[in-house]
Amino acid sequence: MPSNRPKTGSPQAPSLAARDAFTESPWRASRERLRDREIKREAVIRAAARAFNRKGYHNTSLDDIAAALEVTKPTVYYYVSNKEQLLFECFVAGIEGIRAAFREARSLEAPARERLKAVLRHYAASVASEFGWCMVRAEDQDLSPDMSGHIKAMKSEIDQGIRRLLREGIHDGSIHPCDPKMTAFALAGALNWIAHWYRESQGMTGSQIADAFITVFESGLQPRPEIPHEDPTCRKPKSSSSRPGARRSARSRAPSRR
Amino acid sequence: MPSNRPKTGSPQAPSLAARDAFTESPWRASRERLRDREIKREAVIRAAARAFNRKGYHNTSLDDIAAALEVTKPTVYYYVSNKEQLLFECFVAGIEGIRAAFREARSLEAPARERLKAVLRHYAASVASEFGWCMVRAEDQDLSPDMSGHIKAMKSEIDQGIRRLLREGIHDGSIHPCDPKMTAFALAGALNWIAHWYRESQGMTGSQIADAFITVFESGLQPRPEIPHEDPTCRKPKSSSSRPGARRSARSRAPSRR
DNA sequence: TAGAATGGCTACTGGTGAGTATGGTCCAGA
DNA sequence: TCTGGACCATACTCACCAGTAGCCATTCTA
Repeated sequence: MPSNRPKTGSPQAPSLAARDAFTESPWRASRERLRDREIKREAVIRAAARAFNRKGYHNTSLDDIAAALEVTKPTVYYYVSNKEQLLFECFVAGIEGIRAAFREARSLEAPARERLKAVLRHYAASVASEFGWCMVRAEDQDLSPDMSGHIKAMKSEIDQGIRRLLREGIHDGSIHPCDPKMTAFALAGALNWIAHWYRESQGMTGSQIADAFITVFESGLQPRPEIPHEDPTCRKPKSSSSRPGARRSARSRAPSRR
Repeated sequence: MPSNRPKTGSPQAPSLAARDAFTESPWRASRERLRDREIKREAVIRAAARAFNRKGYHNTSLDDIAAALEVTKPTVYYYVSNKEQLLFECFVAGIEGIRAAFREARSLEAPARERLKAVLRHYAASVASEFGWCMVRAEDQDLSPDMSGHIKAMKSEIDQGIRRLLREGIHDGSIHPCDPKMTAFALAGALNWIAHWYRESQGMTGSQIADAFITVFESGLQPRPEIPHEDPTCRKPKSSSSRPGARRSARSRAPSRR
């Protein structure tokens, strides 16, 4: 039903997640002529994402979303067919970033662990984005079986992608042998959970969090014997903004128990 | 506002999580005389937990819960002051298992990593319990500021407990040096996420999942030298980037909790 | 300038569900 | 047998909110 209308902008959905910080309501400007239906539609979806993020899906009414955009509810319905679709679109906007990460990683010439790390970095950034909440916390029960099915399929695609990278890494020797299924669950869980605690204010960006998590997941809790030499090939840029607790000089390293 | 009601049973919450598999509605038996208010109250809470787990908080009406118990809504209100309190009690029932795990671990004579593992095992079991959903997915926005505050405090207590174990482990050499905060986030995230995918039917118990996760977290993704094949790829940079806050003796501030 | 799109608003409907008023029943103790 | 209290049901109220009907305003097009 939608999108049978003269597109002035790009015909492709212009990566809602990518475009950033268009926080102003375009209706104001619209008074001065800026009628781009697609832009407005995106603004609706982004406003919904923010509201869901702040108050939860069920505690957000379409009146709230409309008010945030300084319009009325029927206007929102002019761009979107119902509330459920709104949630769905937010979800898709969020997950699209992750899917793109996989496509990108696929073209990378590097050991699987490096490709996995690249994916995880994008993953964390997506979860920390304004669509993170919707992507992670949208409940099956709030969606029609149809849309719920779509979402499950996309989630499964991501899951399988991680497992595949793990298997490849085990195979090419860049990843310690492990159970790909459970490892993927652990990785995805840790990353998804970011949506529960992350608030932009706190100063860490999504990829900084990702780097911290990657460190955790790479070295593991069990003490490692000293590492002989450094291999500069996989040194990350490491923005000098020192993360809290990058590394502590561990003294009195008792050789691993057990 | 809540809990201004004649308590006939024990005043303390009697570990709802512990008692198990009392799936039958006690009202039937009540026909034959079994008026134990506390038991019925627990049944209400457990029924709520199951319903929330299956349909989500907002998609569950008190009529649903009442129907599951074969009573009517006012009966539910006889035992519980409102829907929010129900959610809160479910949460508490879930988290109580984890708090108990910490108490237990504290008395253990073992390196911190072992104590941490013991906690994580209980943690996973709790998240996989019927109260897992409530514990993990209860949204702040669905609760009054008062109850939300309580919940945050309890969550923070768990978080701090994990961090402390990590610090102790780093100090006693049983845990590889890491950033306790981010590591705790990663651990908790992976475990909490269990509530999103776990279904009892799938054959794994909570502690089996925990063991699988522990393996993942212990060894890490990076190949370990002990492993047959030589690690051909990148080692982690391990730049000795000095943090501003240098090192703080983990022991100096003794665990002076409570 | 007329008429068609297009975009938006006011003012509604209908359903749902939290919470309650009220009253009946059963039981224990006097 | 009476009385009070514990327990539970019927049958409501009330508020909120998703979604819609229908009308008005502005802009585009011929």
